[in-house]
Amino acid sequence: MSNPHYKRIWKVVSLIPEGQVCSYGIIADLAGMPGRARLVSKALKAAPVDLHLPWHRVINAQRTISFPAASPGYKKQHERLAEEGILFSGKRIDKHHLWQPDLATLLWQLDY
DNA sequence: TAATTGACCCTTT
DNA sequence: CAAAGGGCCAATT
Repeated sequence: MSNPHYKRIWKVVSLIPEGQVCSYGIIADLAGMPGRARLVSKALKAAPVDLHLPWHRVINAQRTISFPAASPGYKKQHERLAEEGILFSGKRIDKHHLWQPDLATLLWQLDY
């Protein structure tokens, strides 16, 4: 169904290393679609499971999980992040887990 | 066409 | 730090 945009987003998400996280907004930026954070969430929801994307490494700009705290999604994401050794201070994820990709490497990995 | 809906973001309080 | 309000924008109804 939808387009090259989703593929581009999925690609960027697939590059987030284990033990690190990135926000919807930054993913949008890196995918060349600034201002489209909400599209990233849509793309993740629409992503085929067989892609095995590390969707749990995508959080919001406040460095918290975007699902409602009581939801299954929240629990799943929290569980997976904890498994990767990601530390929380309350609901907030520690700053030092933020993914800061080297742009040159990123561009190379995004090659088409 | 218009209104509504988000796995969002930023600034201000 | 947390909460609120306004902004944003594609997809859906």
